[in-house]
Amino acid sequence: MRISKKRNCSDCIQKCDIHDVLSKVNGQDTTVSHLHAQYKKHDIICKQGTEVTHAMFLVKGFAKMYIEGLNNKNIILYLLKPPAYIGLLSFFESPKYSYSVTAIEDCEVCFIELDLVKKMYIENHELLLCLNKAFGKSVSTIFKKIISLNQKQIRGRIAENLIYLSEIYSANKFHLKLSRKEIGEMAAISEENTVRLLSEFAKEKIIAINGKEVEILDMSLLKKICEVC
Amino acid sequence: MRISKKRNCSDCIQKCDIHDVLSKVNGQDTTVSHLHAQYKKHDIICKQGTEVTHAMFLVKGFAKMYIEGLNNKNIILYLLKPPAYIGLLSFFESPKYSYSVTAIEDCEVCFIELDLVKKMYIENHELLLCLNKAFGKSVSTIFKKIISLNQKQIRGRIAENLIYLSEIYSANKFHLKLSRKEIGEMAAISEENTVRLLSEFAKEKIIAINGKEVEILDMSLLKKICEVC
DNA sequence: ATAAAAAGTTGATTTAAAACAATGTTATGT
DNA sequence: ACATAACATTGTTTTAAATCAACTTTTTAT
Repeated sequence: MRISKKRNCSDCIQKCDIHDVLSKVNGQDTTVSHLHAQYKKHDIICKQGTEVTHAMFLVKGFAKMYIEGLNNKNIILYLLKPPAYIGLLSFFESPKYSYSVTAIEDCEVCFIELDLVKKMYIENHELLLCLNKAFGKSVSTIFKKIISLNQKQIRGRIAENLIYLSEIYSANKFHLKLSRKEIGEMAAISEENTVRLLSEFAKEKIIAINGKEVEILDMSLLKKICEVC
Repeated sequence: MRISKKRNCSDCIQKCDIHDVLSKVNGQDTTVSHLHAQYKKHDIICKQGTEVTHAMFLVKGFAKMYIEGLNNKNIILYLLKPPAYIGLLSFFESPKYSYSVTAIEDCEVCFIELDLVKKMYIENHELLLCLNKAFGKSVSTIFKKIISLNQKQIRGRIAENLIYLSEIYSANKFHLKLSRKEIGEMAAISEENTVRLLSEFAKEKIIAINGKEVEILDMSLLKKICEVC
C-alpha cells in the first residue's frame, strides 16, 4: 500500500451506493470523506484470516478475490472490477476475512468506517437491499464455481474462464493482467496444464494468444467446449 | 410433502428468532401462525432453480443441502440439523434457489411468509444481525469446502466428513441416515471409492462400521488423516 | 414369504491431471 | 548492459481417482 489520503466523496471518480444514499439524505453536496488508498500490482488489499476493520470499495483497478488453500495453492473465485465492494462477504457478521483480495494492477480503494456502513445499512432500506443483492449474487456464482471445479474437465474449465475474462473486459480481445499460474488458479489447474490448454486452443484457432494479449476467435466453439467438457 | 397445516408459533416445538422477536414486540403470547409441512425421507424441500416463495425453518428432522451438478451428480455442502433456517442463502435478494434441500429423514418445516420476514428483518435490528450472522457463517464454511474438495485427497476428505458427521450427531457413535452414495457426495467422491475408504478405515481400526451404524474409534488419527491428505 | 429394487462391495482397468524435469523467454533490479 | 528472478513452455512419467463390470446383501413392495 502506498499513498493514503482522505478524499471527499464528491471528489471521487466513482459514486458508490453509500454516496448515493448520503446525497439523498444530506443533499447533493456531501461532506463525508473516506480514506483512499493506492495499491500496486501484487499488493494485498485484504488477507484471509485477518480482522475486518473497514468496508472497502474498489474505485480503480482490477483485483482478484481468492481463497488461500493448501501447499501455497490458491483458488481465484472471481476478479473484482471497479466499481465493486471488496470484502462484502465478510461484512455480514464475520469478524475475519475468509478469503483474500490482491491487486492485479494498480488500484485505488476507498475505506469506509465499518460503523458508518452498518449504521446506514440498518437505517437505509435501499442500501440494505443493494448490498444484500450484491451479496446473494456472489454466493450463487460461487455455487456454480464449485460444480465447475469439481465436475468439469480442465479443458472446459479453461474455456469457461476465457469466456469469463472476455465478459469482464467486455471484449473478445483483451490484455491479460494475470499470469499463466493465476489463470490456472481460476480454474484450479496446474500452470503447466494451463499453458498446454491455451496452446491447444491457439493451435485449433479458437483463440489467438501473444504473450499477454488474448483474442477469442471462436466464441461459440469455446462455449460448446465449456458445456461439454 | 404430506400434511400441511397452520400452527401457532407458541405451539411450535422450536422457538425461532422470528418468534422471539414477535414475543418481545407483542408480548409472550403471539397469535402468529405459519404453515407447517411434513416431509418424508427423500422429499425435496426446496429445489435448485425454483422460485423462493417463503422463508423456511427446519423444525424437526435432518436434511441435506446440496448443489445439483452435471450428469446427475450432486455435491452436498452440509447437513441441516434442526433448528435451522432453510434456504436462507436465497433470502438475500435471490429470486431463485441456487441449491436444493432434501429430507434425509422425516422432517417438519415451518413456512414463513417472505414478506413478513423481510418486514421484520428491516424493522428489527436483532433479527437482522442474527440472520446475517447465520448467513456469513454458511459462506465461510463453503469456502473451506471448496479448498477441501479441490486440494485434499479422497482419504482426507472422507476422514473430514466422518468428523463432521460425528459433530453433527454430537457423538462418536451414530446411525447414518445417508447412503454410501450420499456420503460420497459430501466429499465429491464416487460411491465405490467411498465404500473402499470406509472399509480401509474399518480395517485400520480407525472406525467400526456395521451397515448404517458408525463408530469412530480413533478420532485423533482421523483428524491427522484429515490434515495430512 | 417372495420377488424386485436399491444399496453395498470388490476387483480390475482406464483416464485425467498432477508432478517432475529441463529448457527457453521476458521482466526486473543493479 | 548484464545478471538474476520470474514466467512460460515442452516432454515425459507418475499418480489419484473414476469408471466399468460383476456380484452380494439389504430393503421394499406385493
